Amino acid sequence: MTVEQPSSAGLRERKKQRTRDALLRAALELFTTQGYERTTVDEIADAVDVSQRTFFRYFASKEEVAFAVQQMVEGHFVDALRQRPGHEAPLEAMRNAVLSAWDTIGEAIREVVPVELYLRTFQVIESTPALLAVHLRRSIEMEENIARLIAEREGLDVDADPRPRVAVAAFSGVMRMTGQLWGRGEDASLEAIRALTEAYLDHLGPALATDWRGGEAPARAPRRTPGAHAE
Amino acid sequence: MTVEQPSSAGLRERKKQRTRDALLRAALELFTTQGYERTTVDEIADAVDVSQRTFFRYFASKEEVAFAVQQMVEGHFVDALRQRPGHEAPLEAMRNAVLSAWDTIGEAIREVVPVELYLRTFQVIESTPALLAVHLRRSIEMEENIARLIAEREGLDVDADPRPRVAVAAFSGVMRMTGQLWGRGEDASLEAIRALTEAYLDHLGPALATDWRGGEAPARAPRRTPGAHAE
DNA sequence: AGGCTAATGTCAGCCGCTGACAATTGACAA
DNA sequence: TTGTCAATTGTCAGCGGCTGACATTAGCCT
Repeated sequence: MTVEQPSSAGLRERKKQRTRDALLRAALELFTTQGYERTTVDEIADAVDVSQRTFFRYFASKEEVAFAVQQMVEGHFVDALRQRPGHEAPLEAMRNAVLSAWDTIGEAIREVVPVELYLRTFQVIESTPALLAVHLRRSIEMEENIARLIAEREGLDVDADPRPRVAVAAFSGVMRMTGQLWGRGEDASLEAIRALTEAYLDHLGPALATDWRGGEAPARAPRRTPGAHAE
Repeated sequence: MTVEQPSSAGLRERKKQRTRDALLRAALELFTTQGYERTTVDEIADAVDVSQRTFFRYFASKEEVAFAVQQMVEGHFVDALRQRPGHEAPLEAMRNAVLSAWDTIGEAIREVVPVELYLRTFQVIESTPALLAVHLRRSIEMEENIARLIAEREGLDVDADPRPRVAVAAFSGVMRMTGQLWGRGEDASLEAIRALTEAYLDHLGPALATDWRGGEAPARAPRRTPGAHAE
């Protein structure tokens, strides 16, 4: 008899999981080496030795596979936000949620693909027009969810009070910007994006002041690797 | 002999212009009646009685034709911003630019397509995932341009001082939000979106205050047609 | 072992899009 | 006017993403 302990379920289930993982990895590997556009679905399928049709049974589109990991990461942020203590102000809570999420997200990614592969994929997303477009749409879908979450925390009605949506919109705008800058920079590490995030979020308040000429110059933003990453 | 006065240039040029206009209108008409996805490029070409290949010689993609008018509108905003007096603070200048642009944009649109057709197209864009994605990407491309413009106004270096990009990001976030809400609402008029814009921009400052519970409740946001549109 | 069902492969076909080449049609000069 | 040149268009073939339909394979369960 077989003493195999089904690590999660039946053989069928495990096989499916392995196929999905293999497709995901092969896709990201090809995307990051040849580029997204220059990679055909047939290539991905061939690399895993399944038919093209099978690829589309696991991922609804070529785009979807590119965002599989990203989707997980976003889930982490939402979870982190949900766990912020109620006394924190909206922007404070969002800020803390991102920063704390960046600290624990490495583990979660590693279970699916090498972290370094994910980082490279993110850069591909940011630099491929078609993917960037989808990325942005996904982002605003998340914005809506977060706005509702914030409204709930504050005991407000998202549709009656504009402040939750406005705050989240402003916050997400900054987040996107850091993502972009990070993608363009050279330091493709989790620490780098975390530091970048922290530094730019600190400017959200000051940037909205009416008069920029009166005050003293703000701290210079970190261009790329900010030596020791902010503690 | 023919006394035809070439309204703009040679016959060839006029013919090209007419074909382009016809394709544009036919496309938007079909998009707004059947939906974007359910409209094929062949249908558009057939409606104008040209080959599919010809369509692609005028528009690089099916998406591009959907954004033709939008592109013009964006140009207007940038022009308006360029003309704002230098003493206005960044957010003030952007705010005034949008509002003044909305006032003159009607004319410009009318020269190409019926305004009402443009408005319906905007709603199609906002409600079609594929188009929404592209719309967002185009938006952030414009953000980058505006950030540089603002930085120039203020005599700053976009890459050294984070405030221009941050302010523009926050501003654009709010703008996108109003566009979305407008698309969902029922009043598909230029006045409606102008009023919506004005109302929400007024909340940009207050929304970023740290404590939302201390202060008194803010004015209720206009859900849709806000009666008389703000002067 | 054998039946059941889920997963996969195969095939045909639509749609967006492109390159190549031929046919058409303005533009312009002789 | 006519003929030449160049721009515009049509036609055709083909690639890549994606889907429905149907046959085939392979895990599951009695």
